[in-house]
Amino acid sequence: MDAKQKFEQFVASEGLRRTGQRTKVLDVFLATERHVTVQELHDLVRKKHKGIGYATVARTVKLICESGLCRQVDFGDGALRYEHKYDHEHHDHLICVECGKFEEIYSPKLEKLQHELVRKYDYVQKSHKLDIFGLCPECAKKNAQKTT
Amino acid sequence: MDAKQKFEQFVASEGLRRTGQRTKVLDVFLATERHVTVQELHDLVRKKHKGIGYATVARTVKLICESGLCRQVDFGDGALRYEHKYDHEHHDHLICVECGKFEEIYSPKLEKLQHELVRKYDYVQKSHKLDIFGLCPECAKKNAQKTT
DNA sequence: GGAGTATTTGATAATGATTATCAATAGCAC
DNA sequence: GTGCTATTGATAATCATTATCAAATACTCC
Repeated sequence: MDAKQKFEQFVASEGLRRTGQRTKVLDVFLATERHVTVQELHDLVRKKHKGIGYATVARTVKLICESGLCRQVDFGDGALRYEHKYDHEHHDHLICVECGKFEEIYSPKLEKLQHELVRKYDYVQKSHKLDIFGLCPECAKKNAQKTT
Repeated sequence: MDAKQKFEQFVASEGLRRTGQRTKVLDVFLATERHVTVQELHDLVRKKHKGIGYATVARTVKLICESGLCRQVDFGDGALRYEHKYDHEHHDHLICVECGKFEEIYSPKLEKLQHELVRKYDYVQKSHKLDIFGLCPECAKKNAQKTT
């Protein structure tokens, strides 16, 4: 099913209303292949649609999360970021603590191990978040030179 | 080496000063086997030592992190939490999204896999954070009853 | 031990992100 | 179209973290 359809279905099933603002925010969000803050998304939305307010963007991106099309990520820089899941596999993040660059990583083995762990504790897994912090090759090189 | 010694050594090595406030905050923090916010830690500290301000607690807990004796955790509830590493192995978290309860989990296999992944991307690993969200056995049971 | 200097402290203000408020607007069911 | 209620947008409130700055204090050198 199409992402927009899925969202509209969710909105309907919750007894909420279909509005132009929600559609527009979703469109811009799906077209953005980045991990945006609400602030950034608001800026992007306003480039195309002047009148849409910050609060509406914030509320809508939360809704999109609830619909399952988006997830929050937190790189520890003080602002929540959002990434949509449309056309994306689940993945984790490898984040450079020096320059902020990151890689999206995925390992089936890792996923499997996690599920085993969760089962061991009798939990029912909903989601997870694995962030690995380190130095990217470039920054690692720079750091090595500095200490020389 | 003792945790307090390690901290004092760190403070000295950074050219910082050894103060009564830092020692007191560290003591209270090490005696707390919980994941505290700065607010909570400040409250705990004030029970024993009236005059210590919020800013000092916030600054000190950051210092403790830098010294390697503490790490930030973020359960997504809007406030950063801190847990000390004294007498604790590294571990990840399994967090119940219903009741907020959590387990500390650890798996050497998982750690090993991560290191392999990081190496694949030529990164130098500094730390990582794995949070798995789900339902604890109790909440899973309650939810199952609701749907019946 | 005492003076000089730079760090630290504590109260408070500033900042920044998120959430709440509320009158005006606009979907939706009839 | 009408009536009801959710939604919107501007703004204020909230909350955690960070910055500010004068006063207090730790450390160095004598």
